[in-house]
Amino acid sequence: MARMRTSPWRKISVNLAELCLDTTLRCGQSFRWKKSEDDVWSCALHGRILSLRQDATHLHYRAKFPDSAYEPLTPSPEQKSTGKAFEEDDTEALVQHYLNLGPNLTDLYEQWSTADTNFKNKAPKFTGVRILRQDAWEALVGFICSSNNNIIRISQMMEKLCLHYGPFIGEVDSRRYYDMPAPSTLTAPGVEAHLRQLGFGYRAKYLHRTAVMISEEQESAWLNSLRNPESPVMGIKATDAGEMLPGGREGYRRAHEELLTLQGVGPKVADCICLMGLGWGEAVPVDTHVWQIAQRDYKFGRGKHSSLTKATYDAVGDKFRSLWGKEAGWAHSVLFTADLRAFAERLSKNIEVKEVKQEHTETVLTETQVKAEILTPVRLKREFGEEEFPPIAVKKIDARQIKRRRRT
DNA sequence: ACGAGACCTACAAA
DNA sequence: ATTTGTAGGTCTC
Repeated sequence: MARMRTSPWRKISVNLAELCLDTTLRCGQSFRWKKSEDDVWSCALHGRILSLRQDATHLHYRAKFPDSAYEPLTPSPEQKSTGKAFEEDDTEALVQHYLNLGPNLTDLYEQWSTADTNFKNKAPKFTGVRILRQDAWEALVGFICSSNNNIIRISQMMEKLCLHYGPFIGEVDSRRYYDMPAPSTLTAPGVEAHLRQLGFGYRAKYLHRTAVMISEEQESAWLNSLRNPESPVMGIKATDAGEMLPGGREGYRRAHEELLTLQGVGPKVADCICLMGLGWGEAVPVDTHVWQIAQRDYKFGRGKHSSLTKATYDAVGDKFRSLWGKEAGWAHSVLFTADLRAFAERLSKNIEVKEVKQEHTETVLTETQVKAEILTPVRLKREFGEEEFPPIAVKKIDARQIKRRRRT
């Protein structure tokens, strides 16, 4: 067992409106964070295991480094006297950078609420949802895996990928942490078959082919050239990204277009990478959830935009950019999170659940019918263990369904 | 342009 | 105990 060096817990003053770790790390933008019983989130990042914990007033963080990360260097006398080794120096910077703590989220929520009553109604139960600044390559891999998939399995796939191809970083709470493998690690001919064997399905080919393409362009240099220059990687100075247009800034549009050349990357995945991996705040990924939201709350789904074609996809993005502005993708993420099954409990609190008979007619659902369908007890039921069943919903559920649950 | 199918798999629900 | 539906889409006709 390699010797590791663990830094003491340190803290940054952050309130829950600026960052809600529990929501942000579970809402499907990152797939590698693991939570332990004591509400500590951990992930292998930048050659260390970064651990995060939050209370009402502070974000607490610490890093655990493998031996090899510091052994070749000698701590300075000052570092020795303060007990602060050199490698911790950039951990706060890493936390600030990764969690994207720069923008004032409280102000942004205020701005979006003023512009949009629907946002104003939905957002209060989903405060502190912040877009992370993930590594572009990690975002690319994660979102290629996301197609026709769910968050649980995407996370399992990322875990397997790191376990089999990534570097071992260390152990925390008897869990082993592996970092993301570099693109060149996935370029060997046998990788596709192996990934299939590991359960990646048809995405195995996409990952292999994408890894080859990225690798040919000097690892991730090409990918990082597509970044928003106002949101550079650590250590690079920010420069202006140009003026905002209805379809997004020039650089965003170019990044999106270029990403489409990769296998397994369509418009939605490209937008996820733009938003979460490349720092383009105006990118609005339109997936099934967002399409439902656009139909239910923003009058899409009829006439010209009755189905989610390429033209409709762009129109939805344009609509949200005109409504929410330059950080439309951030606002989109709040509503997206509100729509996730994993967070359904927050919606059920003050909601009257109505019985709805599911009629499968050809007619388009009215707005009220669509709403009611989403709040049907059958759908809510999946979200809760029996003990935390919302009283209102449980009253409406057929007793037979509960019996059946117990048997298995 | 637009619409239909096929595509891997794990996991819950019936 | 099996079968079916589904989950933050993309590619190919």
